[in-house]
Amino acid sequence: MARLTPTSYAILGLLAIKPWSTYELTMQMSRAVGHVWPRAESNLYQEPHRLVAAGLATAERRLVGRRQRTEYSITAAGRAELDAWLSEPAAPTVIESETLLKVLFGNRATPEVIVGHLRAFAEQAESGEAHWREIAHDYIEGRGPFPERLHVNTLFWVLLDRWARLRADWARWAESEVATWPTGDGPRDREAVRRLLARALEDGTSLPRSTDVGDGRADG
Amino acid sequence: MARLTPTSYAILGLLAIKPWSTYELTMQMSRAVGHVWPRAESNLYQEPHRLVAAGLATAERRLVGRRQRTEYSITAAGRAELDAWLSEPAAPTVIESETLLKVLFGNRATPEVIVGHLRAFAEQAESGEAHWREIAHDYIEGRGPFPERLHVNTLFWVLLDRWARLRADWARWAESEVATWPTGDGPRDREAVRRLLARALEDGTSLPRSTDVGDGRADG
DNA sequence: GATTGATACTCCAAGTTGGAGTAACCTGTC
DNA sequence: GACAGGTTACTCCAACTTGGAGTATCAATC
Repeated sequence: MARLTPTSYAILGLLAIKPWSTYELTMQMSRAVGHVWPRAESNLYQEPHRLVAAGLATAERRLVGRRQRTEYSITAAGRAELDAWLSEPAAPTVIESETLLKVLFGNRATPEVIVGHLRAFAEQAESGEAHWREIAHDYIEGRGPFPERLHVNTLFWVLLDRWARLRADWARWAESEVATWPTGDGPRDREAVRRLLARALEDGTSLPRSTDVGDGRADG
Repeated sequence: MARLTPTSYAILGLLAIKPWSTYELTMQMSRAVGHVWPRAESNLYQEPHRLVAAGLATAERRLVGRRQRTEYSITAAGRAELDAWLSEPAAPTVIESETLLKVLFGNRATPEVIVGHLRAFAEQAESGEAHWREIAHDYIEGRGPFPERLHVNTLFWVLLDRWARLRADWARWAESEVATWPTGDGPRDREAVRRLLARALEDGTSLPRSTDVGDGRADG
């Protein structure tokens, strides 16, 4: 019996809400949980098998016409396991971003290419934002499933909403920055970039103004 | 010859700056690149082998005393491959967060447990922020390696810095929210949470004020 | 001369991906 | 009543990745 992974607990957590078929579990994952614990569909289909093998869930097979449908339910042992995991320390939160990787090596690319990546990044963030808004709106109007989960979901949505906005705002700011870069291999104004960076790290709440706005300050 | 992964390009991008030993590559990854493309050390040791097999890098073995040290350099084919990759579309940016997973299922845990997770989350974000500040400070003062990379690094640091602040601020806000939750299984004021959520999604720049601050509004 | 930390790797079982493949059900349209 | 297109319900597998364990040597400090 293999040890449990966070993926196991993600599924177990969903099963603690109500029994689901594997297909429903994949849908639930793409609705919310998957935004902080993204896993491939094939993996989500395997996980309930492991939970059943470990005695943390049970499988009930039914027939819908000639097609089978397996519904998984959590067991008492499963709930105990989930609750124990909840109070253990969590692994660090990480980002995985091919876009940021390309920005980091973007000194080898043309400004147009970088701008293309930044726009796609912003669009992805905005469609994520729209996704939360839609789900959250149902709850605001008193609809939406599992109202007993509203308080924890709200904490979750607020973070993901702010993260989506941060990405969109940053991408727009970065685009305006890239626009100030000299084309080709011309020399850059490193002094201006340094000032920008200094301002960015002092300034707390919003993104720094672009290098080309205002006249910077008399650098001491 | 297996196909290249983003990890291959991350290493290739570093090799495009200068030749490194594998150990130095792992150090560079933990310094910056690894914050947006986190990979296990063992994987970082394997990747240069694949690059050499694909003709994208060369390995030069030297001896330091009796210990060998392999330094990898990018080839012309490697640079071409890297540049081609840079203009291809990037995969979506994702978050992986065990903490958020625990918050989502936190309705099963005690407020104390959740607060513990939120504090650890804030601390992790703050130490990340300190890390950027330290690196960026060198550049602001005109020190720091590879000054020709300053412009792309600045875009990168600004996003990671804002993300770190967002996490720390959110965690503090969330902690104050959790403090308003009734202990045990007492009934929750769902109306208040709904108002909070509505405000959170309207309000743009900062985190919403807590439910217990002010008296909410006369809900229409 | 011993300890500690940095440098320099290898190995492997098990978790995970992502795409391909299969098939039945359901709804609406012509 | 047939067909299309979308939804539900899975399996399979090669290749990628993890994370911990293991093995050394080098360099600086006490």
